This record gives sequence, C-alpha cells and structure tokens, in this order.
Amino acid sequence: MNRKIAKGKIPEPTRAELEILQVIWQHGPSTVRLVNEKLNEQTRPLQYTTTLKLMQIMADKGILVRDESQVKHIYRAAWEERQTKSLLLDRFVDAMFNGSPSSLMMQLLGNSKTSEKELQAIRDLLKKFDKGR
Amino acid sequence: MNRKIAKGKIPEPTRAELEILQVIWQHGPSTVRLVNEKLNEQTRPLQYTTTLKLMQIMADKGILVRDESQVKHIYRAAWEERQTKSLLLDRFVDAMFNGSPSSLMMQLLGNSKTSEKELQAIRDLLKKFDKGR
DNA sequence: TTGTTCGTACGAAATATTTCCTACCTTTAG
DNA sequence: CTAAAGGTAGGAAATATTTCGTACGAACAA
Repeated sequence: MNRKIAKGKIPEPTRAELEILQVIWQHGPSTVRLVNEKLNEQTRPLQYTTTLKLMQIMADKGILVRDESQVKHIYRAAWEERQTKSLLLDRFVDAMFNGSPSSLMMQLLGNSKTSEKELQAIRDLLKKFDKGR
Repeated sequence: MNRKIAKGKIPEPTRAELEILQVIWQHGPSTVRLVNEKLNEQTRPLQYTTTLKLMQIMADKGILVRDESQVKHIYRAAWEERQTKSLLLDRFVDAMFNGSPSSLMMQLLGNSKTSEKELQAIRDLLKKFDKGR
C-alpha cells in the first residue's frame, strides 16, 4: 500500500497524462466524468474507466491530488501549471536545442505555423519585458 | 518481412530514440560503435547491443537510413534535422501551449534558466528577422 | 423496496519501449 | 592457419504505458 511519492520533484508526465493535465489546467479541479467527457470531445475516444485508471495512477505518482471527501472524487493538479510547463519546456529545450532558447526561437521564426499575429505578440512581449527591467 | 514504413510522415521518436538522433545530428552519419560511445560519454551507460537494436528499430521505422555497403553499417537521419525539430516543436507547442508560440515565449522569458545572453540573442534574431521581410 | 444509474477499486490484457544475451559471421593480429 | 576482436541478427526478458472488463457499493427514481 506504500506509494513512492517523489516529494518535491515533479514527475515526468506520459503522453496520456499530459492530455489529462491539459483538461485540468483548462477547467480547474475536476471529476473523472468531466475529464473523460472533455477528452472524448476534444481529443479521442476513451472509456470512462480508462480515464479513471489514468487519473488514479497520476494521483499515485503525485501528479494529481485527490479530494475523496465527496462521493465524486475531485482531482486537481498537484503542481502549479506555470511550474510544470516551465520544467517541461526546459527539458524540451535541453533535449532538442542543446539548452539554447534562442535556437528554439530561430526554429519558431522559420516555422510557417507561426502566424503574423503570433509574431507581433512575441515582439510586444519582448518590448514589454525589456521595459520592465 | 514487410515493414510499415510511413512514407512521407516523420514518425514520433521515443525518448531513447531522440538521444540517438542527438548524436547523429551532432556527428553526422555514424556507426553504431560511435553512437554508443557518445551515449556512454554524454548521456548514460548502455550496452553496445542495446544501441544497435535501437538503431535497427529506428531504421525499420524510417527514422534512420542504413548504408549496408560496408561491413560497419552507416546510419544517417532519414529526415532533415530542421524538419524534424520543427515538427516536434509544433507538437510540443500544441500540447503544452495550446498552439500559441507567444505563450511559449512568455514562459521562456519568465524562466530563470534563460540567460541575459540568450535574451539578447533572441532580440537580435527578431530584429534581423523583421528586416528581412 | 427494488432496480437502474453512476461512482470507485482492482486486476489483467494489450502495446510499446528498453535492455541485453546468444549465435554466428568477418576481419585482423600473430 | 588460428585465435581474438569486432560486426550484425534475432529472440526474449524486463519495464512502462495504455486500455478496458468485472465487481461491487451508493444514490436515486419509481
């Protein structure tokens, strides 16, 4: 019955777990039912018990926290969205761009999927960021 | 003996496969021996045959291409580094930042790991990019 | 009360991924 | 020639991940 909860360390979410995190980040603390519905709408068909099992595992791993005080358990993210994304982004940059954010930027700029609107948003961000220091 | 080679589509590399791609991107077309040495130096201990097997699987999947004309087979990336990274970056942005590059940027700017030097590089990139259009 | 609905728990199958052992062939040093 | 070194091939074990079936209890409608 002992669980290996890696306290103080964000566990690496798997692909399926990330999908669930998406939903919870989007909707806040949720029941399994809600998450399952959103996944079926937005992502792909999944049996209810599949989603349930995944979320139970995630609670085990310490990725989610479960409130059992109600019949319908409520799950919430154990870690700040920002914190988790920051960590995953870091790992991604390390793995793919040798730890260099500007290399990533270069890739982004050369990417057709990056719209003019997004580019403007990036310029603005940078400008605002520079002013505030 | 039939292999499911998804022609025209870059297969999603697994974590271990990405490590191998790193080495090949870094050193160009390589033997298994070289890749295994680099992985042991730079990443983690791995038996030679483990690396061999992985690279064979990657060739099967169409991630690597193998030149068997020599005794020591030479493996090279089947897809352009840029192309592959661009695709993976896209998927990452979709999964983590709702498809919005500027959201990713925001995260990057708020990230302590992003040094002043990197920030300057990003500003320069953007400036150069803007001029050339 | 009674059966239907909705919930969790648990186990296990199906896949996917990672790792390494063994066999066997070729090259090379002596 | 012969032994050792260094290759590839293939199978299988060890893990990790994903998926779902079954059991069973609580809530609820009639």
